[in-house]
Amino acid sequence: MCESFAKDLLAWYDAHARVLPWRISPADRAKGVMPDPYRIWLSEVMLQQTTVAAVKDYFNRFTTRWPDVAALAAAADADVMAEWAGLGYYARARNLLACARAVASAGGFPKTEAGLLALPGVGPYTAAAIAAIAFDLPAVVVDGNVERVTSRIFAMNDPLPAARPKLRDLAAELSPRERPGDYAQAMMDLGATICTPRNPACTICPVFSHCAARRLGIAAELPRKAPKAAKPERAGVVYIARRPSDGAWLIETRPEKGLLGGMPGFPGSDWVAGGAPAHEPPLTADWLTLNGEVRHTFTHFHLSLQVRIARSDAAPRQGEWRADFSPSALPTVMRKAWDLAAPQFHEF
DNA sequence: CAACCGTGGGC
DNA sequence: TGCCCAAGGTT
Repeated sequence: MCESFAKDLLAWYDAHARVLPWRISPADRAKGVMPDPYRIWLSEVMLQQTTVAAVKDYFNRFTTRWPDVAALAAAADADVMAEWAGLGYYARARNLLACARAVASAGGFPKTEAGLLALPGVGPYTAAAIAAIAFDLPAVVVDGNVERVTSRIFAMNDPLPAARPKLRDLAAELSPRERPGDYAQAMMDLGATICTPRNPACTICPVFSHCAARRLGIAAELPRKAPKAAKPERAGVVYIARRPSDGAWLIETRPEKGLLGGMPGFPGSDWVAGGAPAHEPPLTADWLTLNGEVRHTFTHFHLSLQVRIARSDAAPRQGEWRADFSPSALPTVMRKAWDLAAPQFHEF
């Protein structure tokens, strides 16, 4: 099973591997060219729960600005967070910087899966992926793609997430000892382009002859998943203020932990169920409540945000005046509030 | 270990 | 339009 499955998959990958900014082509790898571990690590962290299309521009900007791990390790925290703004899951950016500094101090990336796993922001998947792709070590790489492909190959009917340990064992059965880096990337490409969540293209699949789910006609139904909880509704208020004397904006850096941790934003109320809570404005001013509201959905709740604006020279109780503020450094929900408010400031 | 943690695109 | 989803990690 393993031998012929991997053989068919790798033959397809040799002919159809996608060209990606961080990837070494199978032809180059066959010549002995190895990828830069820094670029593999950076791409894998960016790709956690994030699509290739969303990552590409961020990856190119990061590697242009910080070409190696030493350069990234020397970067200012706020610069890295600003460059990550909009990509989401901001703990990744904080861990990225901590990891870069640990690796730079150590003189390079660990060359074992266990060593990689000990790094901040590097879990079981990412450690295995770096080991396989950057170092061609025979790690068992299991991500969402591999779970989906494997569940179909074996027609595994147990729902996720309970089926995860079984799927990991089955994925290990499929994994060859030869070409682990190309094999891992081939599974990703297969999952991303052919063995997709909906409407899998079984008719052109290079491993259709190995697939039990295709034979049973249930490929599109797998993997089965436990039902998800509904997202509750929350509400809050943000205050956007400008100081006329120098054009500075009132900005609050959010706490390191929790939602949007370490990112800049506008001060405001907590975000709670049951309507916006009573809240004292961050400074005393004649606040204007804007028509309309910001709608945004996070991983586990919907948010409705009221936006209030003012111009003032007062000393803030919350946040600080920042003349160097750039809206490009904002996380998306704050960017939406900015987009609603910015036109109103033209008269100021 | 279940809950928490973003965002944009596809259907 | 609302829901599902995407190369998961941390606590």
